[in-house]
Amino acid sequence: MTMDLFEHSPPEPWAESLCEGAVVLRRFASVSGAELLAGIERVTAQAPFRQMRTPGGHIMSVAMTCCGDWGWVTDARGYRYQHQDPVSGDPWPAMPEVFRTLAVEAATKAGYDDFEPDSCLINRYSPGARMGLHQDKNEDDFGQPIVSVSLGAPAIFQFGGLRRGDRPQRVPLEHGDVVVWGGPARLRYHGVLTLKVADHPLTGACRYNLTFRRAR
DNA sequence: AAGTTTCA
DNA sequence: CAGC
Repeated sequence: MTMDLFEHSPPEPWAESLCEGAVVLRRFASVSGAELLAGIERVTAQAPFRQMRTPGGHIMSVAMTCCGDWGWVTDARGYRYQHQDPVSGDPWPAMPEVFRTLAVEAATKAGYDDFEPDSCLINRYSPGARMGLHQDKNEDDFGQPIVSVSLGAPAIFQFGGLRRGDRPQRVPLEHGDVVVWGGPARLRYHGVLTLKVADHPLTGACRYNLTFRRAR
């Protein structure tokens, strides 16, 4: 006879090291997934998802929006953080408290005790969307880590080295997984492979990614 | 410049 | 050789 106490217990989060300074916290956000999705809805009511243009003139396949004091934007003038949403001209929506709490707890669990995020980039991946290898280097203080929360459909995260040519690790990410990188890993290249068709109970075919950083 | 990029 |  099976012990259904075990079958119905929430899975315990566990950690996997990617390299010095980087860790995946598996299922870390799973219990608060629905609250985080409600937070996304609150933000996107004020700052809807949009597909931004790169300086090279291409439209990104990932739809983005932001919340917090600073939002990351890209257009023909380049990459930068802005206090205002360029679509509305209004300041970005406030960062939901459940977002901040999760980000700080994840950073602490990963060994970064003084994380004070002032920016959250929200990425929506539909099937076929991808994110090319890049570095997060528009921030002023590389002493603060990056915290990346996966929600909904699964994806393959590419986690590379400090040079573009370094072969990336392929890291499967599921709903509730949180990747934290900082210190010697802060400027590692990373990206996301093309999202496959999937069906998640909370998000359907979409994957959402919350990326927390200290911009200024 | 966060797009795409390898010859089979 | 697995995976794209």
